[in-house]
Amino acid sequence: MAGRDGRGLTLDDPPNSRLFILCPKGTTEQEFRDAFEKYGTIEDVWIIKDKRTNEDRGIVYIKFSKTSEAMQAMEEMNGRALPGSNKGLKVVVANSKRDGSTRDPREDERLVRLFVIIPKHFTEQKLRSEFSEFGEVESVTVLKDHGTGENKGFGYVRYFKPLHAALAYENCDTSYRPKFAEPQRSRGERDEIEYHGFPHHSSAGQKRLYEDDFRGGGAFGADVFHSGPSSVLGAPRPGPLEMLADYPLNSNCSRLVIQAPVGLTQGYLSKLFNLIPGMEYCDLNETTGVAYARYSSPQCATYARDKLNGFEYPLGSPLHVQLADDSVRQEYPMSVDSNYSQYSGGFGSYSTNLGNLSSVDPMDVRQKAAMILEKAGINPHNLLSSSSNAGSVGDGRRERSAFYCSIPLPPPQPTVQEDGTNLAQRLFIVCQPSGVSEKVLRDAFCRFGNLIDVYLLSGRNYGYAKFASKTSAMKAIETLHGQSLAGQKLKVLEAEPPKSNPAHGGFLGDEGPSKKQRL
DNA sequence: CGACGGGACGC
DNA sequence: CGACGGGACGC
Repeated sequence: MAGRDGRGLTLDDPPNSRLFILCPKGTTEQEFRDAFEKYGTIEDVWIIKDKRTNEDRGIVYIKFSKTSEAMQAMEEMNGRALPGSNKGLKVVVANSKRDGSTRDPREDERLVRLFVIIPKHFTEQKLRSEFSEFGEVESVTVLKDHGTGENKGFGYVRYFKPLHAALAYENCDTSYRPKFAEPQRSRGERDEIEYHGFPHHSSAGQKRLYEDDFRGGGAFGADVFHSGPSSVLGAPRPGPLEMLADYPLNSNCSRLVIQAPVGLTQGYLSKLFNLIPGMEYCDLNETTGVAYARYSSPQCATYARDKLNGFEYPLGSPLHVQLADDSVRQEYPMSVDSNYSQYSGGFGSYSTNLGNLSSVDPMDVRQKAAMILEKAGINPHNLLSSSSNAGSVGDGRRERSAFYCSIPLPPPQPTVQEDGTNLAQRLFIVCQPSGVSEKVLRDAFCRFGNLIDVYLLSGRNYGYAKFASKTSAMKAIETLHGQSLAGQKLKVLEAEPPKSNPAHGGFLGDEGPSKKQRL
């Protein structure tokens, strides 16, 4: 495997496995081997000499078979002298041959940060805990859609030490497809999302949760938009208009039309939309579920739409939020909104802790929205128009029932991580007529146990579920086939083997033909 | 102190 | 009918 490409392209395979070492002239290959072999398998020692004079230039390349071996050697030998010498070595990762001798100031960046593919339901907290087994994680980032806050399916993990990144690279589950991340291009590099541990979810209480809107911790007090100009930093705090002034805009509409699940009340809907700065009113017809909201600027309104459109509470009951057509004029006197003012007093401190847009986690609004509704004790059963299932799970006191499904389902079970060998059965899923959110799918399919992943192809009404247990998969078929989820008719069949089988052509990955490819 | 060689399966 | 996803960081 190692020597497949004779012409110099194997030098950096695996990545960062070759060291560039400045050393005293005259050091012999054996001396290098003696000093470095304890870190792993040395594939090559190459002492550089001047082509013409054959003079030793005090440079040696040492190629290890594994990244982690090279990292450990670098860590321990950099600055150390070889026996019989008093001169410390300089040991760094060698550049690739074509990059030559250019010294990159962000060199370390390449050694500690991994780019990984992750399940769509992963949180930063989950990603961090998954990768902590290889060493102390400095920070993690999960990329999210700017509009919806949906996890885009990949992220970054940054370690403090190159060795730990290498161990993760080599040993993490293959489904992460780890790569050493390219350094971020421009200087704005500290943008990485610091996730400051997991502490205050359990005990610190609701208030604390809401106050911690900011990545940097709750440095800003609550009520940014309601409490006027002074901040903890003493600088005047911009109002919502200034803060959202740069939000992408292609409309001058400040008003939203909302279709809410029937059963959601005026008060809670107001609280949801008051999470976005600049809300002036939010007025719901509780009979039809249609609401209108107005914001102080088109930017605010657009931002609110992007954050809350598609928000599902309960699962399978998304809010539909659009910019209202302002050519149709309507009167919404502020005074009508007496319900809102009543609630906004109580919840004002939770709202709108947006500092500047670039530091806001797009997920925050939705997380807080979910918390508001859950904390409010809104019972999903009461929100369902087709509630054939309501109350039928008599034991469902603590367990979340699958209220969105046409029949009762067993309680949710944890999903499992795919490891390249545990895929036991794939299912083919069709949702008619249109489709259903992945959240709903996951909530339904996980209930049979051993679910690895479930998804619909983008823009399609069909997709796949992967199980690590055939029994679990068969139970899913038996139970769900012919039922409906959130009003969508479901077909669930055993999947045919994938059509595109990369059994020929390019290089196969490091795992070779696997069970996965046969399923 | 700072950047790139040598070898050459055997079906 | 309905058959195989997605991959680079708010400049």
